[in-house]
Amino acid sequence: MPDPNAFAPHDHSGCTKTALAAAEDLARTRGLRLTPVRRKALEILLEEHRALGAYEVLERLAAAGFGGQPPVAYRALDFLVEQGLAHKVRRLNAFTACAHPGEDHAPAFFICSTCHTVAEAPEATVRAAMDKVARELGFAIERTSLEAVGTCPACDEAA
Amino acid sequence: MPDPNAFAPHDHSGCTKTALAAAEDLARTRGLRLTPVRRKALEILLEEHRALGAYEVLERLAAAGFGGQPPVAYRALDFLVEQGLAHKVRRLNAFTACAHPGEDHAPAFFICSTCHTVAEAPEATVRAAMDKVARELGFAIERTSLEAVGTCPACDEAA
DNA sequence: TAGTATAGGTTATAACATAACAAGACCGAC
DNA sequence: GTCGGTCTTGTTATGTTATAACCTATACTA
Repeated sequence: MPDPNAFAPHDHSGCTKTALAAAEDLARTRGLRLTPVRRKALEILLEEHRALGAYEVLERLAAAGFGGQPPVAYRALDFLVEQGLAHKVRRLNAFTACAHPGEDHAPAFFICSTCHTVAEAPEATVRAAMDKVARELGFAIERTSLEAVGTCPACDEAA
Repeated sequence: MPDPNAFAPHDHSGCTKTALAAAEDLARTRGLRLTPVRRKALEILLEEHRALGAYEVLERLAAAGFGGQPPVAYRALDFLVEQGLAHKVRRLNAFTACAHPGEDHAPAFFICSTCHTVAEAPEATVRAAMDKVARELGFAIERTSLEAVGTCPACDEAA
């Protein structure tokens, strides 16, 4: 099973393990410090396949004994995003753990407006299409946000 | 010249006139009220090809004699977005006038991080690529945000 | 072990957004 | 034309998201 996605049933503890292992790898190879807050923030994001607001993460960090002020959460989240271990979902002003850490990827997000699950799809085709338009405009892309809001298979069936 | 874009030199008063005309058309055909605040908000967005924050629009509305509280701006902007006369750029938490009003379009935005110009490209290909991925996931897309941050031709050349 | 860089904690505040209610404008039915 | 409903604007108040600035602590480096 090469590419589980958030909408399909899957062994979730596997997601978590893979992501944490990737984070530790990264820290080792890039000489970064995966400190307790940062690790805990990643674990919090990994608990569910949805995006959490910074203040939601903050609450849980505080409950785990870390500082309770906004910068605590924002700094940990910024670190994770910079290192590609998490992504910010602009549509939600919220953060989600990266589903394909380590890979060089331009992700696209599919957000279910009913159950709030967020699936990350590794997005070569969409990115290629963006690149093509960019070339026509003479625009040099640095980063993209590709997001869709809609209904996931489970919620669609339920309705 | 079929499709001017924000990055290329163009007759800007043309953009404005077209957009206002389209807005009036819409109001007529859909039986909507393009009230003074709404019209003024659109004019404000049309002044430049960049995205303005709601509070920036608010300031200018207030200066023009309208109410000075946030809901005044948000309501006018919401109206314009609902009617497809403006778009929200999620990456910037800001609003920009629609460059192709009336057309049924899934826009993509190209945001220059140097001069802050925002170009809107009518986006069939990118949307098609998103649809393909969505189909594979069993996901039904309702709305998309397709945005890229980078460098526009002019700023690229300057650097 | 002194010096520098990085990280975490705190206070305070900035920036973005909406809920809830009151007053006025518009519009169709009569 | 005027009554009643609906839509629009305005206001106060508050909620939510994000960052600036400063200080202490930790950790790595020479």
